[in-house]
Amino acid sequence: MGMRVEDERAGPAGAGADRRPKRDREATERRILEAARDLFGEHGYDGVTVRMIAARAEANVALVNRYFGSKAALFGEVLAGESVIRGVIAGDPEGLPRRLAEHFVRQIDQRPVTAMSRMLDRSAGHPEVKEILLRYLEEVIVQPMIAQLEGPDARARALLASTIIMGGGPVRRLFGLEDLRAADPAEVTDRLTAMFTAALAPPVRREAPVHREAPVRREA
Amino acid sequence: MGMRVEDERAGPAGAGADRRPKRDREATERRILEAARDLFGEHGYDGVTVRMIAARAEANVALVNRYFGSKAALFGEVLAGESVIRGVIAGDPEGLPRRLAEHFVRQIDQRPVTAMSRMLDRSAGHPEVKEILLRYLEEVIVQPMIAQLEGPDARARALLASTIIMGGGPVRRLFGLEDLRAADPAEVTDRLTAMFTAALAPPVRREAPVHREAPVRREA
DNA sequence: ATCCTAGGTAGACGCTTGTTTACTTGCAAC
DNA sequence: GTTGCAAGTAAACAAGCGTCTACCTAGGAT
Repeated sequence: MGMRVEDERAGPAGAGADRRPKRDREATERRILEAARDLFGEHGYDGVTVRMIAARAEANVALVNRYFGSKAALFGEVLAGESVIRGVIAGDPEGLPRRLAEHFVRQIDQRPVTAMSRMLDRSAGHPEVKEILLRYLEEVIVQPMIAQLEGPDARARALLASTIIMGGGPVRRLFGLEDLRAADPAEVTDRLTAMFTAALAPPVRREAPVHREAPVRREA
Repeated sequence: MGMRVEDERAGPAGAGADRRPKRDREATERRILEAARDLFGEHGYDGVTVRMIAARAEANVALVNRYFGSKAALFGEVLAGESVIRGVIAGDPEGLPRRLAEHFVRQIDQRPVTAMSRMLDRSAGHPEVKEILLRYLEEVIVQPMIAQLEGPDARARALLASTIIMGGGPVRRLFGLEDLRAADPAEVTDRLTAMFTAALAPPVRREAPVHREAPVRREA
């Protein structure tokens, strides 16, 4: 709703060099894209209508399709702009589980969750959208992860870690953030680090039928 | 499709005691409920129309609303009947992580995944449905888990484990099952056990700033 | 002052959704 | 056989969807 941050068309005493016209296609496209990012992030693909996007962007409904071709294409455009987790995965492989955990906790702490995390689950209705989504996840999450993993079954391990990442959205949306916020953040980060480590770490050489039950913690 | 298992109306040599009439409300209700279970499980709430349900149940569209009141109410009815994971959570607390892991892997191995897991994510559109879903998850998954947990932040720990459970649906649906099936099932089960353990186990007493990085495995 | 182009608009298109209403029909009791 | 009632049907309802076409209009170039 009102008072957009980027609403900075040159004031009455504008410098004149790059003053913005009243009818500014570029600005309108940007407003639509931002509205789409926010709404898709909050409600997923099916939960958002082009009319909602247009209303939020204070633009006409027809412009959504005119500028971006279709709702699905706009969704793909939004997805392409979301790349927070890229930087999280990149870095030294040893610290990857902890970086993922901290990213997870960071999303708990800030109210307006990054659009991506909520976008993942409720958006696989139409096969066209599913394809867009799959390609994105493959490029941005799974493949970069695999690149950091040594040992066999790298892809399966990356998918297990993705399970944690993608499960966060539904849990947050359904159960709210309060319960997770109530717990000690350092505790939660440690737990998540252990969870990601368990998913990603190279396998042990299982020479003997070693007892691997509950490797993290003993009973209280 | 065709050849339903329960299609056992008494044959021509029926015992006569409980022979089924051609017009059998009970049987029709059951067919609708089963069709709804299958379809909701496959496509989520928004991905299913009452016409799809009626077609699959070989019943009239109006009967869905007549017998169950509304699509949302039917969804709740389906949810109430799904209780596979109930038995998985119940049992001795120590084995809980492994039971959850084995349940997870079992779902990978069998093609027709239990309806629940695929139902969770794409079904939180309408607030009414969200409420139904939340109540179910609370009663069937979170609360039974908390009942088994000792120590502080039991709810946060249960939510972390739920994250893994709920993340499985989107991952399977988007990436397919092949990659996870390709890996050694025992390996995957061990990993998942460790993941669930990390989420659920009681916290360590952190007297000193102990170095808890990567507690599961050392480098290869 | 006029023209022209691109930005923006209103409204309708065809379709699908969940739901309801009026109707027909099978079947058992009398 | 006739009647009554519940099971089942067909069709329409209003609302919402994504998309598209025809139409205005602001504002720089001429």
